[in-house]
Amino acid sequence: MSDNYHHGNLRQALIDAGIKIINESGEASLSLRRAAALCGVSHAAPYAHFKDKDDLIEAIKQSVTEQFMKELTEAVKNSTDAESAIVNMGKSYVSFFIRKPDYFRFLFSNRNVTAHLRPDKTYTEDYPPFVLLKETYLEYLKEKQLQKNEDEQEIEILRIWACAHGLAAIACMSGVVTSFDWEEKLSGDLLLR
Amino acid sequence: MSDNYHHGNLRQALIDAGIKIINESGEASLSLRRAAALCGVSHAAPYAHFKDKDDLIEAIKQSVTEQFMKELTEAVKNSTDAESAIVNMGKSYVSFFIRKPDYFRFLFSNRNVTAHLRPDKTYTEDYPPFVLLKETYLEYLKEKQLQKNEDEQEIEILRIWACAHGLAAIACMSGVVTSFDWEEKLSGDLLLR
DNA sequence: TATGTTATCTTTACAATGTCAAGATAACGA
DNA sequence: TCGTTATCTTGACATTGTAAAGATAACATA
Repeated sequence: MSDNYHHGNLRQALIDAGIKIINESGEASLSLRRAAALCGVSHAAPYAHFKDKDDLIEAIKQSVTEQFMKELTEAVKNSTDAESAIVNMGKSYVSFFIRKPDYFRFLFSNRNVTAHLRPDKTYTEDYPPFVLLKETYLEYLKEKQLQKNEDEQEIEILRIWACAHGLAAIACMSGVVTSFDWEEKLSGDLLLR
Repeated sequence: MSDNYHHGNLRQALIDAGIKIINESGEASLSLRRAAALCGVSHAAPYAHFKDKDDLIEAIKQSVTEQFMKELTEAVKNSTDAESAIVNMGKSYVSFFIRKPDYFRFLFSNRNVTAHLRPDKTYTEDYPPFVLLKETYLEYLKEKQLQKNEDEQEIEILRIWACAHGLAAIACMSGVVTSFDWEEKLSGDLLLR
């Protein structure tokens, strides 16, 4: 490949640039032109790889979600039993976003989605982190030999999920992110009763 | 007042216009110029009342939060005891944002806050809805004659809050907002154990 | 009442951005 | 080797936030 034309892998480079911008200056300053500049290409080059800005944002979201999912999976794998796996997953959930509060705002801001038009996959049944929690929870029921009907299961899963997400939200959006020992709180019976 | 100059109460009109835009087309299409146009003034007129766009957004947030707070207070007032007040508050919390999902995205998107620079008051100790929950919770402890140390109290309040907020998030951001009976779920022991 | 002050609004201008169109360049297959 | 196609550049335009300068009206004060 030459030096000017054909960057090599501009698509991935733009995603990485976008992530870098978000980490350094927040989503507000994420622009197609800045990402392009960071990659050393002209301002319209991204349009060869992304339909529009939202399309790039969607790709970045997917990439960040993969990072996120990796940590959650790791947390489950490093647990000895399903019960602690759930707690550890919750810890990882909050911990991930405490370390990267800009990711939280970015992932869950939905700045571009009018919702009526295009609800993204976040939170729905196919959302990988949610699937992981469901599997782990069923494993937990089996381990403890607990019998629950589907309605009870759904409520419990929702409660755990909402709790973890809500705590992450509080942690990320409040000014007290660092002055609060989330790890300790989560190791209590905050998630699982 | 004349017909062209001196709108009368442009500041409030701009806030109302902003809310209208958010409700009709989402936060993405909220612009100073559009709000100004809706008020029938020139595009730079808002600068007599707001420092910049963020300043208007902050004012809108405050206005929406007041609406929100009103419903929460109402829910508490209409309850016979503190325990049901907590549950009803949670119901109202989720219900409010299910009816106005754009408000949820708007209030908690933090599109403009770099967090390091200016964490807004949301979620902090002075946040009125949070204060209301704390008061109600203490009332609940008194009613039930329960003894809990401050740490236990904090955890429980956080759990309730996170749960309500997390459920609202799930409800607002997923595509299944309407196909799920949140009211019923919340009346179960989702919030209070 | 007259006048100076100030708040409010308009006009003009500029930079940043998203996006499109037309063209240039290079990779690649036939 | 040559045509096709993906990739990238250049140029242009509309939208937006925002600043500067000036116009207008409300208002206080003498």
